[in-house]
Amino acid sequence: MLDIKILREQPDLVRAGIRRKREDPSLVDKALELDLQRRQLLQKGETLKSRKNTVSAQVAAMKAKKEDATAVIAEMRGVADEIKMLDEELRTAEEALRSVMLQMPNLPDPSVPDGTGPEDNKPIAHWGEPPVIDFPPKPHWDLVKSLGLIDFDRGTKVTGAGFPVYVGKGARLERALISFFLDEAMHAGYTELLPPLMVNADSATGTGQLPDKEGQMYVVQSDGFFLVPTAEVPVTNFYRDEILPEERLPVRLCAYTPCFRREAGSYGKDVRGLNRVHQFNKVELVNLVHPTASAEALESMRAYAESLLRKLGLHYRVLLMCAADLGFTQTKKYDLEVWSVGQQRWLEVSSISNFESFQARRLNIRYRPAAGGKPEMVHTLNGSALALPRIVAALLEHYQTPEGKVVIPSALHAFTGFEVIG
RNA sequence: GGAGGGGUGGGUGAGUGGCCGAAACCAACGGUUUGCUAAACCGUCGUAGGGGGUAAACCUCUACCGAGAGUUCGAAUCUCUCCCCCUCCGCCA
Repeated sequence: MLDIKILREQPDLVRAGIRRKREDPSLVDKALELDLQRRQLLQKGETLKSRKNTVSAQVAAMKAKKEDATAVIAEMRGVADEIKMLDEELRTAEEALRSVMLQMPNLPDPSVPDGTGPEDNKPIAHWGEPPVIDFPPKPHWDLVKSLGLIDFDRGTKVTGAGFPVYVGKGARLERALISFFLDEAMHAGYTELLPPLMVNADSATGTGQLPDKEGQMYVVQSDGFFLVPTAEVPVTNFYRDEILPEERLPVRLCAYTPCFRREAGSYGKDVRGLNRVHQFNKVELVNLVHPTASAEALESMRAYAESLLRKLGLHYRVLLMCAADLGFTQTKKYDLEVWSVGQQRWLEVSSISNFESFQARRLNIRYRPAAGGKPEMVHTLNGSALALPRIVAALLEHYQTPEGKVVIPSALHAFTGFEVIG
C-alpha cells in the first residue's frame, strides 16, 4: 500500500508510476476524492464527540455537587445515535478508500526500464557457458524417469497432477540442495526460520496474496487458513505489527518451505516435468532494512543468489525486469534464469525484489530511529535462494553423460553422499 | 472436545460506571550531584488519525485497556459474541 500522503503531495508522480506499470492512473483521483470525503466526515464526527465528552464531564461535575442534571442528560440523548451514524458513514468511506489503496500498485524505481511485457526485460549479466555436449541431450523428464529419481505418475495417483514424488537419490538430491542452500545462507549471515506452512488471512493480506491472488492459494476451508505459496508469507509476517529498534536492522531471515501453488489458468504450456508444479521446495530470503539501505540490499541479495548458481556451475543470466513486468508490490526486481540444455531455454529459478515500504505499510512493520522520534516504515525485500525444481532440472540436464548418468557438482558432495547418479 | 482462570502502555501490575490515556514500580532517555563507577534526586517517557502553525518546535481535538457488537448522558470497568493465553480432564503424533 502506498502512503496516502504521497498521493496528496505528489499525485502526478504517482500517476506516472502507475502508468509505467500499465495500470489505471485514475485510481489516484478516486483515492484523493475518498480521502477528502473521509476527512470531512471525520471532522464532523469528532466535533460531535468532543461535545459529548464535554457534556459528560459536566454531568459528572453536577452529580458530584448533587445538582440536578436531567436537563443536560435529556439534551444529549440522541447525540450518541447521531455519532453512531456518522461513524458508520466514516467507516464506509474508509473502507472504500482502503479498497482503492489496496488496488493501487507500488511505483517502479526510476532505474527500472520502461516496457510493455516480458520481451522488454533487460538481460544485464551472463555467467558461464552452456555445457559442451556432443550427444543429443535429454530433457530432465526423461532423465528422472530412466534414473528413477522422480515419480510423477504415482504422485498423480496419490494427490494429483503436479505433485511429484522424489524417490531414492532423487529425494536425497532434493534434501542435499535444501541443506546446501540453508547452510550457505547461514554463512552469509542469515537467521534460519522453520515457519508454519499454513497462514491466516491477515498474513496473506499483509504480503499481498489477498485479496487479489486468492485463487493462487490452496485454502483450508474449515479453519480459514491458506497453504503458503512461498516462505515469503510466513517469514515476512514474522514481525507484523511490530516496532523494531533501529539497531536491530537489517533483519536477515531465511527459510526453507514447500510452496503450494494452484497455478490456476496456466495449464497447457510449460508444465512438463519440473517446469511448473503445484508443490515444490524453495529456500527464501527476507530482508527488513533501513529505508536508505534497500537499494544496496537488493544488489547484495542478487549477488548472493548468483553465488549459489556459480557454486553449482550452472550457466545463468540476470534480467532486470521492465516496469510492466514488475509485480504489483514491487519497485524493482531481478530474475535469475538458468540454462536448460535439454529444453534449450532459460528457466527462472530466482526472483529478487525490493518492495520498499509498500509491504511494510500493509504489514505495519516499523523501526524506531535510534536518534529518537516517530517510528518509520522499514523496507522489505525478498528473494529465492533458490527454488529447487528448475535447479534440479537444469542440473540434471547440464551434468548428464552420454551413458545417461548424471555427475553431481562437487559443492553438493558433502550433502548428497554420492558423486554420480546412475 | 469438556471444566475453570485470564488478556491493561517496552515489562511487571493497580484500577468494578464519570475527575482514567490510565496509579505504582522496572526498563529506557535527558539532566543534577559525583574524582571514576555506583547510588540518589529531578524531568521526559505509547500509537494512530484530524485541525491549527511557513516548517521543525509546539498547540488542540479524536480514537485506542485482545477484537466486534450492546446498555448508558457517560464504559478499561456492566452485557453478548468471537479470538488468544494459562491450568486441569479427555484424545493424540
